[in-house]
Amino acid sequence: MRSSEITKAKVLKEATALFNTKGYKSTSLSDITEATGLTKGAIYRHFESKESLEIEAFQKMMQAIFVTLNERIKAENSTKDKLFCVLDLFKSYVTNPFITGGCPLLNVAVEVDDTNWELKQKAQQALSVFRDSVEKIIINGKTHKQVRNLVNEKLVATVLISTLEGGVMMSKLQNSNADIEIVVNHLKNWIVSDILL
Amino acid sequence: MRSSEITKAKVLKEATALFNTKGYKSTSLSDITEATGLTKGAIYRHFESKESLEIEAFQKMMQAIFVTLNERIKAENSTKDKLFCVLDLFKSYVTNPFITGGCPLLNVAVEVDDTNWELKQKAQQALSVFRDSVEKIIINGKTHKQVRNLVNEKLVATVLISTLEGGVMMSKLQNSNADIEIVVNHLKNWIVSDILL
DNA sequence: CTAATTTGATACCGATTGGTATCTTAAAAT
DNA sequence: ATTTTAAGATACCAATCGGTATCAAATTAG
Repeated sequence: MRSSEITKAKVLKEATALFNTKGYKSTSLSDITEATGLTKGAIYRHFESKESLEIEAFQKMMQAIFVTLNERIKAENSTKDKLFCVLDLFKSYVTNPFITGGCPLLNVAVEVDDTNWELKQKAQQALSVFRDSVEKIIINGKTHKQVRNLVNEKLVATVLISTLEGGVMMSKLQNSNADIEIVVNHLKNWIVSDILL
Repeated sequence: MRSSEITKAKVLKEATALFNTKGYKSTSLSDITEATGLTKGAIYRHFESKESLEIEAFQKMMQAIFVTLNERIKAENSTKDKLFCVLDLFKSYVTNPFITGGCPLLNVAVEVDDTNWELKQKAQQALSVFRDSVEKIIINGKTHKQVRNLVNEKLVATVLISTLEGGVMMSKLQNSNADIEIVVNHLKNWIVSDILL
């Protein structure tokens, strides 16, 4: 790793944490220089604007999540365990925050408006990718006779994601695991009794 | 209504719309002076700081929602219709935005961190009030033999709220009613088949 | 109708915002 | 080892931030 890549990675790492906790607009460049020990000159050598840093940071977080999630999904063989992976990932946003500040997708989706066009687009894409991967689990489950044929994969993905995101929001607001755990438990029961064969 | 109250109400109205669409931190005082046609001097005559304006604006929105919701709940007599009121309220965040920018509770819950202590506290209270009113519907439903005795009202409230909030977030991100409608539909089916007697 | 009070506009404040031009220094390439 | 290239620090920029002191006009009270 070249020394310039080290500093870029450091900026990205600290900016990521700040954006996901304080918010993107609310994080200033001096917050980032303070956290990294670098100067603005150093940061603008690697990122052409704050906006592009925001986008790179968000993309980095989402990619890390998708890579981890895909690994875990692949490691399981039953539809049930694959779906439970997704639920446990969301639980870990609160209980074991491998990323500080909750779900990056939720945070960006709520913060962004139509003036942040590019970031909003990236968030839309991330939601799409996420939704597709859940749907894929259901579809594969059908072909392997583990999921009821009547089950609508689009509905399942939408309900799962919305419930989990809402659960993260509630738990983060209350500084407590209670809500996300209730929600995950309920979804597990739902999957077992209404989705799986 | 005294003339000073008119201007205060105007500030609150415009600030409310801006906060709920652009975000609280991202809305500047000049955004508000521009929207109201007033000056900073006029605004600071009625609000001691931007922070207190933020809090008053949030409180105003939440109170308006709770008043409307309680009216609608009271107007229905069955548990089913009372619960459906809640669902339809969330659907209207997207389909018929009586308040621009989605759910104020979701927006504040996600934007706020531990540095906005007072606003966060207000959001926590609002969530509590909201949760209680859903639980109350369930409990009343039990005493009127309309809800199964085994039903856990805390679980129902948590799952309902989290799913709806997540649905609002998804629909807002996608600029489409699709997700919130899927979610509301699913919750209605769930209520009918698993909650009600 | 007049006097007291309140309201809102003007003009300012220091601090901070994102961003850049410049220059020294450190790392790569030859 | 020397040259070339790239990285990062410094010092600056205009614009904007939230906030305030002051004063004239408008409203209210008597």
